[in-house]
Amino acid sequence: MAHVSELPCDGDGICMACKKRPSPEETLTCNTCATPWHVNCISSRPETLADALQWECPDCSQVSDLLPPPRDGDPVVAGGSGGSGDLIAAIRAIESDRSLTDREKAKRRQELMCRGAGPSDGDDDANCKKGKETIDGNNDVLGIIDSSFNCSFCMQLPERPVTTPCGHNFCLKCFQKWIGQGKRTCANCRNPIPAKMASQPRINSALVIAIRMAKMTKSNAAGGPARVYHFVRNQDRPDKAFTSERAKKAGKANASSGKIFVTVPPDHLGPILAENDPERNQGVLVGESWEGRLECRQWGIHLPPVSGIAGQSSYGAQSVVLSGGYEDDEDHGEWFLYTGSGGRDLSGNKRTNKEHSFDQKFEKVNEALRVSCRKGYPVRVVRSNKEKRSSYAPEIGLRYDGIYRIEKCWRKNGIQGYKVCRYLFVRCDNDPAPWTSDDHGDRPRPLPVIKELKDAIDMTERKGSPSWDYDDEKSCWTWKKCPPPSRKQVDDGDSEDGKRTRKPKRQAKNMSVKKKLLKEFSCHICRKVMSFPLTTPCAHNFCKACLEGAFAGQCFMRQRTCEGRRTLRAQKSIMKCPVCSIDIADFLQNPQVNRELMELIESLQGRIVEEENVEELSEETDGSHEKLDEIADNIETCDVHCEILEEAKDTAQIESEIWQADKLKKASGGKCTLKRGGKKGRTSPKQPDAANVENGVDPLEPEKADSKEPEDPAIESKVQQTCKRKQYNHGDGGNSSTLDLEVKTRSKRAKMQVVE
DNA sequence: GGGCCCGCAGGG
DNA sequence: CCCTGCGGGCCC
Repeated sequence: MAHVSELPCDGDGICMACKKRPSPEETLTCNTCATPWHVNCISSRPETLADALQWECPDCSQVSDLLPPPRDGDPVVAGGSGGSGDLIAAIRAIESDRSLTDREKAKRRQELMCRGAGPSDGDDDANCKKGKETIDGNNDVLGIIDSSFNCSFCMQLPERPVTTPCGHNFCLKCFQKWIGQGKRTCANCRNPIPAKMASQPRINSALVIAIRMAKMTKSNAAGGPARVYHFVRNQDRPDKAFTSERAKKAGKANASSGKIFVTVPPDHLGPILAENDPERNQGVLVGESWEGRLECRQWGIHLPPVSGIAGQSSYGAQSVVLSGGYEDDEDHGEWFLYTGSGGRDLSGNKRTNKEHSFDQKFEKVNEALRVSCRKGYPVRVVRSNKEKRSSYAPEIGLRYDGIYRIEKCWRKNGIQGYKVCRYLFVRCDNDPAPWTSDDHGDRPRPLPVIKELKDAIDMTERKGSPSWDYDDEKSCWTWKKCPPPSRKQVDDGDSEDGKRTRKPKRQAKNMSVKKKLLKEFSCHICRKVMSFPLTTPCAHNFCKACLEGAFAGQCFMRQRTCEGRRTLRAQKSIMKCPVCSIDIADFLQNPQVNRELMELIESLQGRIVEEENVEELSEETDGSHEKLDEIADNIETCDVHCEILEEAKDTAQIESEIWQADKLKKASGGKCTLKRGGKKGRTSPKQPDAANVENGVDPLEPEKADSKEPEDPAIESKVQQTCKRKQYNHGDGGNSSTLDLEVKTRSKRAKMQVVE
């Protein structure tokens, strides 16, 4: 990703990086996209003249870097979502090949799109397209795509394109109309259309992206880098799901989840933004796809490994997956009808069951969806390839399709005769859907006409304005009302007994200061800056407490018997690296803190604090407590901030204030802050929570202790002291850190005893 | 391809 | 602590 920040020359030949106009000798032209680049401003320069002639710009090389190599046994289908970037690059390559005539180019492109998808009518087809191409004859990619890939019915660029096995493209609607007329041959070449294609046409996502790319290339005539990587699969994940000792089956059938990469709490509503993505700093983008549910979970988009709905009945729903699990579902892309969960007999150790045997009710996750409907909360939507009836489902894996809102919900008699909960989801995302070639996101649209509403019972419609709505001034979808305060911590890493800590925590309001530290020195378990770092033989880093906690004690897990009762059985400790699953049992016998790493982290933290301190004080003439408090917040872990706030009586009000303050701060470019009302300190100091300490998340525990002081002057002086002292270096015998270490050890022992 | 099985995660 | 669940491997 080193190339992301590199920029080419603009349409006037000015380098967008250094703003100078490079001479022809200093200009390097990309072999794929023909974009000029200033040779002095690129990081990887070709060494020889031959290299220079074959040189690929960062944008083009990134496309191929980011895309996964084709897997063995994968059919090469034009619609395969995996190869879309390759396709674009290939189209560009054909386009830039000056040795080819227009007709030869057309033929190659056609071959490219039909590759592996059945017999092609080759020359006939080229002949058929030839007329159009000579007319357009222009050299931009849009021109090429326009002439080669038009829908044969409407003669326009196909909207929601579907591609027949004979390699012809049509709009989904045109194709469905044709099929609806009873036709079973290609409207273009009269080759037969397979029954499966006729009944279940799938949108050719590769072509969608190619068209959108082409449009971007055209609109970016100035040479700006195209945002290809927006639509690629997230493939360079450093961490994977792992099979525990307990699981009998290999693979992901009964696997444990790998780490969560994003820093949002599990009940986070709405999109996952760049600020919560320390791995890549880009957020989770519409169109990203994953192999399975566990990978999807790791990017925070949809957490439950089996359930299709993530939500809490007293809070709202975070996300849903369309997997075709309920036959009443109806998918129209920008809107769909979703069926609630339940109504099925899961006795006998089943996880799913196609047959309904009782009515669904608005309870549990069904109620969570209804809450989101009433409030107008954003719901993340994932489509799975398991949904066989929808044209909008991906060919493989799962794909994040963006934010939807539930406009109405009701109950109806389902296909199987039992009542089911129904939800009308309508898309409202700032990015275009993966099937549209639009270059903009959704605009508010009228609700579709739903036939089944006439028989609906228990109808719920939103009263009042939605929390997530379109802002006309900013021309985007955004929170128009304060989102509900999260009731969970950002990362509830496992505590020692393998059970999850339930202490409600909230996300830090400002992660930016710690971003670099987090990126470089975060623990793979708690995902926070490491305290007492351990480096495993496989070179992965963890907080000492986190790693030891992950392996301590025995865990008794319940298992369902065939009769539906539970039995208890012991879980062996898992002695594998949580990141790479290499056996680290020996290392765990006597793990040693990585001193060098610890000192590095500490010095970096100290520097950040000092810089921040100077900067903030110079900006703020009165040097108010709020400022110092904020500095402390920034260097503390999220937990502390949450605890302080939770002490306050009116959490909702504080949430609202923080939200407004953040908004204000953002709007004013970080210069302006809103003073928080209510109590900031704890009224009565509490003992640190054992599980919390065990999580070992906090290299800055002295600050944590300090910040619990009730009086503001105390906070001020102590924070200042803290900033200068870097007292958490327990090597220098600082009292506070010694104390913390003792507390840690003590509570750890206590915990171990409890477990035993 | 259908059915069985079952570890995991999380709601309540 | 019990219950639920739009997964996924494997056997037939």
